[in-house]
Amino acid sequence: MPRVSKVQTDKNRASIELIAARLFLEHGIDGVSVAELMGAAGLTHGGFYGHFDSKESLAAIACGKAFEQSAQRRQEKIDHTDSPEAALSEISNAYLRSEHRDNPGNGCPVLALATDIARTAADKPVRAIYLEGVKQMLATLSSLSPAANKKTTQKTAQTGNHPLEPQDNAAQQAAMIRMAILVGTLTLARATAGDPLSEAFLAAGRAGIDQSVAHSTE
Amino acid sequence: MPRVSKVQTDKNRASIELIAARLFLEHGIDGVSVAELMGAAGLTHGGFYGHFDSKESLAAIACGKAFEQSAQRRQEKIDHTDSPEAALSEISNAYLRSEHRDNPGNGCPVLALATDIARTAADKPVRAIYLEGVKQMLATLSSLSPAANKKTTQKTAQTGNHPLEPQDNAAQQAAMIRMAILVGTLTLARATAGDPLSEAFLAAGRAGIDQSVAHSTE
DNA sequence: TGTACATCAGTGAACGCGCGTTCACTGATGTAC
DNA sequence: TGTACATCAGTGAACGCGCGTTCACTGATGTAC
Repeated sequence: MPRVSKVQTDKNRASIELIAARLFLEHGIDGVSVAELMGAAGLTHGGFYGHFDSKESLAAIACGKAFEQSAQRRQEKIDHTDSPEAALSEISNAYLRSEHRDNPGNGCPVLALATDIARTAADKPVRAIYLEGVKQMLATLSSLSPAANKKTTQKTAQTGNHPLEPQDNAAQQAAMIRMAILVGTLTLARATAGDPLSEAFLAAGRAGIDQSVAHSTE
Repeated sequence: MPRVSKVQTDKNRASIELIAARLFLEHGIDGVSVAELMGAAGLTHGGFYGHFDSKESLAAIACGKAFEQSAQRRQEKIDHTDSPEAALSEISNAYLRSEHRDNPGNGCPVLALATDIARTAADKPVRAIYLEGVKQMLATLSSLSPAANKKTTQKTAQTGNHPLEPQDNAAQQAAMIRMAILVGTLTLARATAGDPLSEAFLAAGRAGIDQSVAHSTE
């Protein structure tokens, strides 16, 4: 049953990318073979190279897809809430939940791919895409920082001479600390899953975010 | 030049374990082959199975070795300082340094192996050893918690009826938040290494630990 | 202490296996008339 | 609109390679006398 319609071909390609994004987050890029990937998409391995130059090339594309989905989920939470504080709280609570811990495939790519990326050569395309994803998540957390909201409002009224004002630095630093708590907590919760410690890490992480917000607004 | 003295045999075995600990932290367990490992120890791959049952078996042993070394480094910092606060500060600052970021092989195994362990089946021996390592690091951070120091002193005078008093929970939670900041920050710093963001994460992480300590002592 | 021999740590070729990738082939799709 | 044919998405066997593991072999070590 070879030669498939143009529409089906595009669907197949999109399906491979989506499945790759999920499987790469779950098992790491090296943890998934091309044959597994294609099998999960209902195809055989030989057709892979009609769609992609190499597995490495797909890795970069799938990584980008994972970041897109992740950013979209964050944006939905921002849209569904009526204040930056509520959005930050919803994003953090969803992040530090056992559902997220147990479903890396539909979870945060910043976390799931971090160690793999750290072990990847600096010139690989996937690294640049990953870095962009980190910056995007950081920008979102930064924009939701209580400290930032108080001050960037008045800043937009100023003439924007410097690209990075001190208050932006403060907001960015607060966002970085929160991002570290999110990533660190879920990393530890995943690595200790099955032990009571895992739930305790999630609870502590949520408390840590709350403390961080309290620290910003006091 | 086969058959080597008993003393040399033991040295070789210890050398393989030490080199495995370093290489597994650097490249992950699946990222190092038995041949590479043995080559780095100045031996050929065939001799491996005279020392170990399997690569998986060595992984558990080497993981334990890595945790031993890590705990020892922490203990040295505690011994060299004259207060729990100073020890916590020294441990955190050493953790969130670019030297640690750039040398995973001699660094924290909790962080370096976290994602690999999360992807490992629950019944593998290496998981239990990892969990023990996490608990040990957490216990140390807990014992250095400013909140804990104030209160456990008076607790030792009490009759220890409950194994976990509320103040212990508070100290443990504070330690978990700090551990998440340490692990999360360095994870992000490693994954963004080469970009200015990486140093910014390290600086933010140090600030986050300081804030966390301030929050405990206020 | 010196000699004869058994032991066994390390060697390197070989194993089966799964990997990423290639390629001749197939037959439905899409196009030219 | 209907027919003839070129295109090309997907198939599955095959490739070279490196992996973890095995094993017959070697020769210095360690032991028994």
